[in-house]
Amino acid sequence: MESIDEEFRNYWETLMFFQSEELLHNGCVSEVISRFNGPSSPDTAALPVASKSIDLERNRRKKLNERLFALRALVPKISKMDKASIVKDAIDYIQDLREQEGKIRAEIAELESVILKKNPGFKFEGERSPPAHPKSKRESKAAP
Amino acid sequence: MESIDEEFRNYWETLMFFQSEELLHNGCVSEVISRFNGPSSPDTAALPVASKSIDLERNRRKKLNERLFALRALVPKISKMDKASIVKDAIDYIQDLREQEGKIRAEIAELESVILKKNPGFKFEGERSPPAHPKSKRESKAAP
DNA sequence: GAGTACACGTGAATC
DNA sequence: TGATTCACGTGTACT
Repeated sequence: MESIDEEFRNYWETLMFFQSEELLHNGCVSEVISRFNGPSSPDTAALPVASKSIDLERNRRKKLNERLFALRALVPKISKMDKASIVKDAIDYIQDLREQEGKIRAEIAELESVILKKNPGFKFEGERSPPAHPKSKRESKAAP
Repeated sequence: MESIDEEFRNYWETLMFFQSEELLHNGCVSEVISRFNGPSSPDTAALPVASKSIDLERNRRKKLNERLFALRALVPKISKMDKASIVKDAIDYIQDLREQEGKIRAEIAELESVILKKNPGFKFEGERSPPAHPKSKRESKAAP
């Protein structure tokens, strides 16, 4: 219960943080184009071709930040709100999780051996959890 | 053995990737300053004052990328080399790890109950692993 | 050749 | 103050 609460707190803290950083700059919409490009065709409604790339890039940045803050929300014990620190904390957290998993697994093996010693041929319930990486919910089109 | 190998492969893949992105632009050293600022003092060895901020910012970017690629090296099953995807994969991975931890813990409880049923008063070895977040190796100076 | 992802330098904001 | 972090728009490279 407690950890869930804390998680949520972290979530909103980060959200507010990033919002206050992002929306401060945007102010209003990006309809205002800084410069029109070339005297190409005055016929085609003065289409702002440059703003396409701008919005695209702006979107890329936004997405990365969202992901970053989502990551941040998952990690307890955050040192700073800094982007780099967020990633670093995530790294530390993953390492801790792994370490713990190893320990826990050893514990299980221990317990099982105890049981087996007392009851040879004991049948355990489910399959043991898979060894390396849990599950692959997405398929990777990884480059060759 | 296999997972370690794969981890390392991931590591170097990412390293090469980021290097080919970064060092391509830098080319040579940043000793070449794009513009000198003001005719301030021809006496003081033509010190490039503007390059200070530039190098600083460049460093910030580099640090974030290094962290990002370190994170990437930790995560198996990468979908894309994209920065945003790296973070997303890390998120998924953390969630999987947690999920697994829960399952494993339940398993332990199960095994223990089995043992205790057969041997009331059985004494287990070490302490059970801590409940929420493993350890706090760093102290947080978190902003108010 | 449009689409995608990136590094870059700069000005602003926060402490 | 100055240090630090950020978002921004632009140019470049790879597909």
